[in-house]
Amino acid sequence: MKNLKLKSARAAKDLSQEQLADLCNVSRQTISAIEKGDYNPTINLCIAICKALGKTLDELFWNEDNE
Amino acid sequence: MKNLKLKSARAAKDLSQEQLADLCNVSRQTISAIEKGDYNPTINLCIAICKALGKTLDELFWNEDNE
DNA sequence: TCTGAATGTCAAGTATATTTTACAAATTTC
DNA sequence: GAAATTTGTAAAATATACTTGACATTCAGA
Repeated sequence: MKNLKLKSARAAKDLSQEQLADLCNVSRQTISAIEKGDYNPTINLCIAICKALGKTLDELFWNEDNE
Repeated sequence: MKNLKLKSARAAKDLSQEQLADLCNVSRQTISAIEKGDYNPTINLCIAICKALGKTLDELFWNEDNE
């Protein structure tokens, strides 16, 4: 399932996948895969992404479906 | 760094590490390691733990230090 | 005390997250 | 419309999350 919250939060900051990847110290492909979905990143990477985008875990990685 | 939020949330539900592990379909050692800290679980496991304990990601895995 | 349940921890193996390299398609910019 | 940037994707290699099995320690209850 695509992570559209992440994709739009990145767009709101006007960052390319590669720029976000650099901020998080991961490869561009990793960011691409996370946005694409069907991927299972580590919590530390999720936190790094949140910090780079000024969001929290719940805002980017929590689905109402989960509750 | 120890995850005391997780440890106390589990205690509040009166679950052993092994019981929580079963609910999340992981081994007891994995839960133990996460509570102990210096561990980097995947987001899917974090979500499974949150669901089992009735908490959200921010409540169990977000540190104010991160913000 | 003794027993059993819960936890900490370690070593070796397996599964999978992430990287690297690479190419094509789509999008933007001039 | 060509050039540069961004994105999707794939295969092979590497790093690391997670499992299994095992043993020691702690602590509550009989």
